[in-house]
Amino acid sequence: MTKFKPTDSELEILHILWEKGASSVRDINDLLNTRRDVGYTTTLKLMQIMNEKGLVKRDTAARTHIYKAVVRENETKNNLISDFVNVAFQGSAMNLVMQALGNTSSSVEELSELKSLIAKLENKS
Amino acid sequence: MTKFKPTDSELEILHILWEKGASSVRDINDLLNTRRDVGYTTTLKLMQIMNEKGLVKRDTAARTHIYKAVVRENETKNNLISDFVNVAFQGSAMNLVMQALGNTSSSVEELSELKSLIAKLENKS
DNA sequence: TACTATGTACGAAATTATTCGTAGTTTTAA
DNA sequence: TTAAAACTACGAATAATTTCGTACATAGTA
Repeated sequence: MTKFKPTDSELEILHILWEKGASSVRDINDLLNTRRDVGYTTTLKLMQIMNEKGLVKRDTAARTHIYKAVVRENETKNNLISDFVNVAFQGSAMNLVMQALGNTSSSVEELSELKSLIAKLENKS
Repeated sequence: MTKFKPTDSELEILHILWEKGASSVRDINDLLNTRRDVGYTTTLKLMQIMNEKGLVKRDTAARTHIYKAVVRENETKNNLISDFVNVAFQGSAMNLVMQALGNTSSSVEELSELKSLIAKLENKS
């Protein structure tokens, strides 16, 4: 299995592609600009680099190229978590989970969702 | 409150300082070299930069300077989590928690520890 | 048609992070 | 006492990321 390691900017674009599906550079740039100023050619360059890296694929049939994510959301996030856990929590994912949970205010609904995930995990073992 | 954003290398050093307490560059470099090759002056430079940034403080009374972490482990990790959640999980810490948990194999002990944390959180609300 | 908007390609500047060599000083030990 | 070892300071090379300008082609429109 290959290792995906998108940069922060790349990840920002991947989130858009995961949510919106295949998109043009214009679409993506417009969405990015609802949050912060980004030049069109900046976004374009990023997409080209992501294409080279194999993070996205593009359809160049029409003049306006259409990009879609190649890497899957879950897989990518799992890789990111695993790197993050290694760098910041010395390998202990549970450590991260506990700290993230303790640091956040959670709703009753979220907590009960979490509890049922735990129940599932307990049944697996 | 100031925002700490240690880089990966800086974090690696902070972990050592948090665990071992105040240390010389030599101490730290030796520990780093149990994992990978790092030149002594590379580590030295890093420590000097961390000092400038205010991540560490040093005692220069003796020829061999002694460095200690200024930023606290919990606070730093919370900042890291919060950044990570923003970049990779679009702000939802619970999302991160669920995915990290689902992606990891957890022991019965860990899960019950987690459950008691959840119980605590439930009582708070 | 001819002007404007929209698109791609690409080079390169700016920034940040990492790495290390060299110079020069002090300490240690043969 | 002198040679080797250990230490700091610092400049600079390298690499990765982000940003954008410029050139040029195509499409739409007045």
